[in-house]
Amino acid sequence: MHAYRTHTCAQLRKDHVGQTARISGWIHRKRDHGGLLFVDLRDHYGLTQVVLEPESPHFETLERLRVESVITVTGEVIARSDETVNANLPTGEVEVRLADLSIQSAAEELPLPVFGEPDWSEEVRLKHRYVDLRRESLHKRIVLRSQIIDSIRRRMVDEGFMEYQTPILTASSPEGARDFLVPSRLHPGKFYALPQAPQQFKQLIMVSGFDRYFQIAPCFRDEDARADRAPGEFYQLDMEMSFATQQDVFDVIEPVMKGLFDEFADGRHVPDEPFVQIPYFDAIRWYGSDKPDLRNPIKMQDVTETFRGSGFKVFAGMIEKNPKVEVWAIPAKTGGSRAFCDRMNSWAQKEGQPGLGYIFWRHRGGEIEKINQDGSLNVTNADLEAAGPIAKNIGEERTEALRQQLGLEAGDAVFFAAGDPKDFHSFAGKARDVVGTELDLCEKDTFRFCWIVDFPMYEWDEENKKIEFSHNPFSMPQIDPDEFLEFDGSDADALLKLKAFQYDIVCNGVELSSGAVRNHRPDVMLKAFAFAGYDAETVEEEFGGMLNAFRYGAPPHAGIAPGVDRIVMLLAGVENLREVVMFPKDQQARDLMMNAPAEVEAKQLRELHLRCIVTEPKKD
RNA sequence: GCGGGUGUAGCUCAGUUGGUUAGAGCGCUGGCCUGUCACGCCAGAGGUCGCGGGUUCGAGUCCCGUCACUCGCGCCA
Repeated sequence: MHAYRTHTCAQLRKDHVGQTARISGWIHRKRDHGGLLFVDLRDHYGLTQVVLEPESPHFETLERLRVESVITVTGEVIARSDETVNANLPTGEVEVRLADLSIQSAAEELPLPVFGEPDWSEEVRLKHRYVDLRRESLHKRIVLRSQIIDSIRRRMVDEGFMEYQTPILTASSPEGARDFLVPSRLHPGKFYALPQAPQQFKQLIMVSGFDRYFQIAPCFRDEDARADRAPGEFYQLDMEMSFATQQDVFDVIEPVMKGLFDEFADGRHVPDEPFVQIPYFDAIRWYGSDKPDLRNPIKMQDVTETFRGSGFKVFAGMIEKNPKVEVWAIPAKTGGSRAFCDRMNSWAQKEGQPGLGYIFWRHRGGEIEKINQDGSLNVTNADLEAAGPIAKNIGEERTEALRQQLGLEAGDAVFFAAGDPKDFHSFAGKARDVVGTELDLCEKDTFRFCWIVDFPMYEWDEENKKIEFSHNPFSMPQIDPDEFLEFDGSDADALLKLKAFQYDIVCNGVELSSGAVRNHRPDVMLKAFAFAGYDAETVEEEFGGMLNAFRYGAPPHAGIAPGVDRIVMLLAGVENLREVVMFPKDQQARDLMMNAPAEVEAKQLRELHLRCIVTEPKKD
């Protein structure tokens, strides 16, 4: 008989009755009746009940063992009587009558209970992650993560991609996030960097003629954490393909994502249709965000013209003073009550806004509408009355024009945000979220994907008063390369209008990835960097490896890198990355279990030619 | 760096208007219990109320400061 087990804790069934089985695992729960002792034995696979009678020489030993101790139990599989079958347990028709017991590891009192699913504090959970990971929900999510990654690999291989590893020790890059640096022992004063992404390597793989690359790639960025952004390290499904257009990338990734989400949907809906492609500026205009949640049906509209020269002096005055000012309308189906509009108004004030203007429509003589059997409202337009101060100020005609433009009826409302769109679009987007959530307008149990396309190539850096790359400096501008080389860089406005072949996948308001058609022409790249203020010398120095590669025959190529952790979060239905990562760092990027980062010995520093300058904490 | 939330037993939390010896559930220790599966019953141990200062006859509670955790902003090509 095997030293530890003949079966897992999930295997035993009625057919095993009469056999002698050996199982090993953790004591999940103990039920001590004095004259009878039950133990739920748990391993990775499941639970099996072990029963022990007081005549047994092991009775006292087992009675004293704490939960989470690891034991090996040998005994006969016996059928439970009808009244004692546990229908909630796959192994609930049988139990193991303990004949022999060995203690593999006795557990001390636990820092957190494994049984039950309340919210324990992050600090305790992370410090004792190995205990936390035994809990059913987290354990299952980590297994789910493994299955998802396995499915991704199979799907990518089926699409003709091959997985290649890229270096972990590489060079620091001046663009983008802060690097993690690794000091070199052999080269005093020099440093490696951990890759923020295998960006340059995957492009070089294309130049090397491999055609279709992917990797479940670790990425390292020394930036502060968010609930959906792990500090330090995370994984991407990094991919790149040669001789590919933007649409080719979409055509490869869409079925992978759809198939993946469908496979793990667990009752949720994945629409069987191509992902909607939304230009960046439209996304901002319609949803106030470049990662819109399309489960929310609200689409904002520009109503600037309705307010121009109107009796609502606040907006009319702003529009007159500044040509950049626009007024956006957020239609709110079923939001047509004073109570709801006032609630939104106080929400806006809590957000630091002066308020949220609104109009709502009701039946003359009351806010409550009768609803017909078919769900339509039992009112005619003649019965409509618009309420709210703005309606009074702009007059009946403009109010009615608004109502028709937005397709609203009695019982509906509209909210307004005004100003320079670059200042208020994110607030408007938040208001759209709140209206959609509060009025329960959003689809449930659905994964709504879209592509955000046509990102601007450059944006204005207000702090440094200069043009800079808005996303990836290696993207191809959406312009004929020869025309681009002739482009007048002194015309900032023209540059800011330039779009790039740069795209994001968004699902339910979560940015899953960004990708691009890459710039594989050295002349175009030097020009693109020049517009962002990098002279040729600097570019050659920082990106010489890649530029040189492009001088020896480079295929046009494009790629993308969906975030694995976020995909798992969506599929697992959790809000925090730590729920889908086995050994996550805490908010301050520390590993509380392994105690990292930590000081190192002086000898190690000497070998690395380093000396630490520790700044004393401020005392004031 | 900035803003919000939280901080009371090993864990999760309650604690009224500032007023007796700070409570509950789980866990822990001891006892009882032969069919439980969140077993049950009895008893017990366990607290610098994050820390420092202030107001007050009296502070877990009010005020000031500070620290920690967390969410967000900045940052994240």
